[in-house]
Amino acid sequence: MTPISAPRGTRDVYPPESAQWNRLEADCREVAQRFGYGEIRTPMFEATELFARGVGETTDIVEKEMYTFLDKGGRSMTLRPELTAGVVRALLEHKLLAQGSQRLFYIGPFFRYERPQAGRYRQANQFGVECFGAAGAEADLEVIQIAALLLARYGITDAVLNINSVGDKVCRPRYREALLAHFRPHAAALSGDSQRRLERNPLRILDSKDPLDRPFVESAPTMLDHLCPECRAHFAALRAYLDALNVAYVLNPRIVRGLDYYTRTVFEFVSSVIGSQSTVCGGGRYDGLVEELGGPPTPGVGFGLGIERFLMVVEKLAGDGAPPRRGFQAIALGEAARERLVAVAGALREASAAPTFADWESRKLTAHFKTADRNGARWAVILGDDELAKGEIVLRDLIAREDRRLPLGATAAEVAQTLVEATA
RNA sequence: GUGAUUGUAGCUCAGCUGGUUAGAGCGCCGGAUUGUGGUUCCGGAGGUCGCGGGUUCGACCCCCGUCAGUCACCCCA
Repeated sequence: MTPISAPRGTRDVYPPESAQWNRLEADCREVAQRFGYGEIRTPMFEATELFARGVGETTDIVEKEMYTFLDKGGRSMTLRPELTAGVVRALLEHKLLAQGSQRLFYIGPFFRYERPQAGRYRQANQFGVECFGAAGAEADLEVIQIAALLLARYGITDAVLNINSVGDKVCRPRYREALLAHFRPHAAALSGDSQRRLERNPLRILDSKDPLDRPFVESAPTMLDHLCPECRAHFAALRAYLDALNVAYVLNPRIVRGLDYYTRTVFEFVSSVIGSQSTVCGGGRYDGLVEELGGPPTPGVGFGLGIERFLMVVEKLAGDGAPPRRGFQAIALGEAARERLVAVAGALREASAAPTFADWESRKLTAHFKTADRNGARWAVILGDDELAKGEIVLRDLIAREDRRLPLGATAAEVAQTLVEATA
């Protein structure tokens, strides 16, 4: 019988890698709360209609990447392909916007049916923030700074912030017309992909990598030249704020995000070290989204940061420094000692936050030390017949390579207390 | 979804134009050191050669299919 393997495009995370995940998730929460953001958890699946309306009917995500199924009641459900739509749905369902602006963050998986490659999975995880009810560029700055802080904390200096403005309801349609006017005369010369994009979403032609398109893309009008006065002012304000905070960025008039709901500011943090799936964090402003989903007109801005990609960058950049040694390795030599030490180890685990490792198999001392090294233990707690006879327990400093003999107290709790104090 | 490429021990890989018991390094277990570790030396365990068919006297090697990884496109986190 062939063993069952994880579905295509999914992966398992287990020690020691899972420790990196724990750390990153803790840091995401810590940074988000510095900005006054609270966590929101929404369902992993939602009514299909939510994504069709929220993300956009003609986006690739909705057209071909969703995990959609009928539940037993015949309702069409979809594994969430992104998290923003669900957050907005929850906001409206619980009328949270009636209480004023909302600052929320989330961490969790999302699902897209795509051909996997490095940095692209069918189930991936995202940390994201959403700020609702703040129309000004201050909010754009705020969410960008959250991402920037997180990248800086991990020494990811290689990721560069790209920003652009895609305009709003009034100037984007006009720009679209200008683009059509520019590309249409050359339609026959464009790449096959771009010919298709021409009528559906001409903005997409801008980030085509096909050399056939290059000359026409380079001479194309840019969105920035077509912004209405309000959008222009908003973008200028954001740039001034970024400068004031010393956040480095490059103006990239060709970034076009794949979701329909973006307005005005769009941005991406792009790393050069993880291959072609290079966007570590992407986001922007979505002033029309809440209304689109049946809520009151409400501005919003946020981003999603790919946990897997972030960790890939960290690994590429950092390499692996040995983590500091911590905790105890309990080593029993002989049956009587083991019985006594099992209780001591239990008490140690109640008394100390540091880990207590133990291998209760009968092995030679040498083998136990090798295990201690592998576990990264800081101290070895050794109990054998000799110690038992003398009423002592050995505490070995695994860095200094020195033994200390401590009195073996009457109760396990007492021994644990002695050990904790001796290693404080 | 398109194109290319890879799949041999827990990990990284070798295996000559198909030839008989499939190898190495690292890791793991044990011993040298009958109670003192990260080095060294010695020994051992561990493999449906991704899976399924086919060709052949004979297949890890050739052919077909399938699954999975990787790279690029598409797209995006």
